[in-house]
Amino acid sequence: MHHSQAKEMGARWLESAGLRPTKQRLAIASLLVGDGQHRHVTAESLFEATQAAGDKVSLATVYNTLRSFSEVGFLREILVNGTKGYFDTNTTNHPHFFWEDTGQLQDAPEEDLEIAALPAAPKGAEISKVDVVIRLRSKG
Amino acid sequence: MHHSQAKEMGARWLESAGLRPTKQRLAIASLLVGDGQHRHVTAESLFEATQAAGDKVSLATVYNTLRSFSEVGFLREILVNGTKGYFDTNTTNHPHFFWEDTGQLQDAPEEDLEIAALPAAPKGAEISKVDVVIRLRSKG
DNA sequence: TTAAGTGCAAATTATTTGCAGTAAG
DNA sequence: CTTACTGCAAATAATTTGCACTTAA
Repeated sequence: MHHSQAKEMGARWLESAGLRPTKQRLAIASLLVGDGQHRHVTAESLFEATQAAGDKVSLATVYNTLRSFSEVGFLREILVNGTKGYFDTNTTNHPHFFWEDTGQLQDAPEEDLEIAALPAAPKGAEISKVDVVIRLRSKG
Repeated sequence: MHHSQAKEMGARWLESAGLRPTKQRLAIASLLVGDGQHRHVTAESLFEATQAAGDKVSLATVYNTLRSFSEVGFLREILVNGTKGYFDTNTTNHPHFFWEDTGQLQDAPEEDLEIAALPAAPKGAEISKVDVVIRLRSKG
């Protein structure tokens, strides 16, 4: 079900989201979900990946694309540190590990998190999402 | 137990943390915990508060002070949006509501959150803290 | 052929830093 | 006296934006 994203994620997928399947977007999309794996990227890391792949995409377009993809629900922004924006190809509510020293972000095993009770949204509001970030520091 | 902070939070408290009790820090400390209430502030909102109170504190010093206070464990930084840093006078692990439209941050009732199971830290690491942010969007 | 997308460079926003002056121990 | 702190202004970092050019429909 999530694997299908990798296949859908071509011209067709982009069109269905109202986005033109440009060369740049297709290149980025393939880097993000080309192999069906989930990824955590920053604008900078993704930009470097495009360069390593030999794709010509400007940093500005990487930023624009990350934003567009997030707006149409293809990516989810994770807020772990005030300075850099991280984006996750897994858009479901799931916990993250964040290594405070290296700045690395990774999924935490979702099945090990059990929220037995959650504060209800105040009236007039609804929950848009719940972020659980487990911050780690190296031991020893 | 938390109320006592307000009283402690004077020259004595600052000294015990290795910080000189300067006029600026005392002014900021009193704005933060002067009445024993917990607060969520940004550098900007705190700076405005000092001005409203008639205290002469520069914005740079507000930033420096927020950082020092966080380092000695008097404040806790909460990461809710990529652009602005929020600081909480309540330094315990507790959930937050974040209003996506207004950017307001507030405590969620801690007793309504029950984490029955939490992913264990990978080996070589230990959990420094767990952030739970419940993002809200206005309904209607 | 026209509306959307790209890319550069300049602008913005939040924050940090260098350093000369000021104040606390 | 000596070292930490303050405040300005300049520097930095991440991201956004204006606008001329290009590309997809």
